[in-house]
Amino acid sequence: MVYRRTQQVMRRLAARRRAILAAARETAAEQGMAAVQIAPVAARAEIAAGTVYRYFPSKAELISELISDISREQLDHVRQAADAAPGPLSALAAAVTTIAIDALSHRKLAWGILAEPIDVDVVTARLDCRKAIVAEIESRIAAAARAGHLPPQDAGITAAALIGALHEALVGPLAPDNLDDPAKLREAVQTLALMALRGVGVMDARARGLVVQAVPPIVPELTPQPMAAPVSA
Amino acid sequence: MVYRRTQQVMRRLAARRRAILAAARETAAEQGMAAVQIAPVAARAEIAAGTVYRYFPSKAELISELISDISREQLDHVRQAADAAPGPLSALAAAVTTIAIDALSHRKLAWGILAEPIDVDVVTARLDCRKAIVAEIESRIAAAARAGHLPPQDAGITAAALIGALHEALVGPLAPDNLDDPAKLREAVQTLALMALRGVGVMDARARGLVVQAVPPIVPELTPQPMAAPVSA
DNA sequence: ATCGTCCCTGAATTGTTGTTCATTTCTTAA
DNA sequence: TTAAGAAATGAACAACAATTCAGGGACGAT
Repeated sequence: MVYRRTQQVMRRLAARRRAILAAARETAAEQGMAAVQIAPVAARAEIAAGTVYRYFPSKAELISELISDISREQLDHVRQAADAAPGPLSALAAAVTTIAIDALSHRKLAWGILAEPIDVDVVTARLDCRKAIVAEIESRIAAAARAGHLPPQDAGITAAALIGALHEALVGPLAPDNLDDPAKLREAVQTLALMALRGVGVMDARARGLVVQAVPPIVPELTPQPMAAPVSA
Repeated sequence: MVYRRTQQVMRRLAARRRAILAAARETAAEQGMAAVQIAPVAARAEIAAGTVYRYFPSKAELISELISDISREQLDHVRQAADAAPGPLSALAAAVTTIAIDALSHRKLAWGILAEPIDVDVVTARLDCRKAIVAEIESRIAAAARAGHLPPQDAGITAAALIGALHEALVGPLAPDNLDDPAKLREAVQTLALMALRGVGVMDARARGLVVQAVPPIVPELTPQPMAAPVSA
């Protein structure tokens, strides 16, 4: 054989793969999941449409991997915030506010990943994504309940409900229209976090304290990317 | 002119229109919104595909009308249940449990109307549907707050969150898998209703009482159609 | 009965996207 | 420099579903 993949080529191939995923992510963030089509993504990555198929077997695989990536990043973020909290209840509060702020920071992306009309072949990826975040919340609720900070409950159901509440109120089509204003935004996050904690059984006064503690005083890095940075080739 | 639409013809036309909507509804209930395509619906209504276009200008219009119909019925149902309650808080509890039970009674339909991947031209109808139900809950929350039964709050946000919680936990892809068992089902509804009431600020003990009162002791007519009966031609 | 009008039919058309593949362009080792 | 193999290209293809329309049938008035 007179040809072998050299290191440089492999690097270039890997970079191109990342570029495709990045192009897909940018497209989704700007125009929604429906706009993530092979031709536009390829154009954005500055390659031909056919080339995409040298890196991903199908569009569904591409989108699935995109969703998995974003989901993993979000989960890491939530875990990190929760683990840094002093106790189980604070951890739950931190997890809730982190989910809320992440969702608000990338509303279109979050909407695309969670709920936007999408190809049937990616439902699995989306489902895994939801399952993962619900499982995280569920374990936090269960931990707090074990510690005696919450009444006993079916954490699987309440965790799912909690996630649904956050998403519906923040990224759904009926979310308030004034998320640009940081003050309003902060208020919304607080309202929802308070509601979530009350919902799982935290007494009102204590919930208020936890929320005040958990929501960052300002939300500075909203315009940047708390959830994940699109990587450019 | 040698032809005029007689009464009988107009009745037949109207019946056929209803048959198309009914066929669409049945299809959606059985196989999801994605399966609501012109050809299958027409076949079910026992007419040719082209005939559908004599009654509806487009598939989007057909589905929009279907969603509006179902939404209106659901809203009526919820209003009725809430209005029959003795007070504002009971009304809220009744509204919540009614929504939950309706959703469970027609999970596939509810999922299709609320969240399933769907054509972009029907987002308006779906949005109106959500807005309507959220507005209803919002007004109930506001009424209860005005009466001093709930702490002051941004009812718009909490209402949206509440709806999201119910839907995510009951009709979403992560809903528990044992909805066949009426006991489990009842338990799930109670759990969620309790959580919802706590979330908007009802004290735990009182919330429990309201929930027990609001959830019908049995859920007998689940297999029939609490939400709306598909009309056959 | 029959004519004018409307209604129904369903095969063909249209439009949109994901996917393929023959060809071209690059890359490597001899 | 060159030949073998890999990667990239992008126009053509395929699949699917909404929509159209020319022709046939049904209906109402005369």
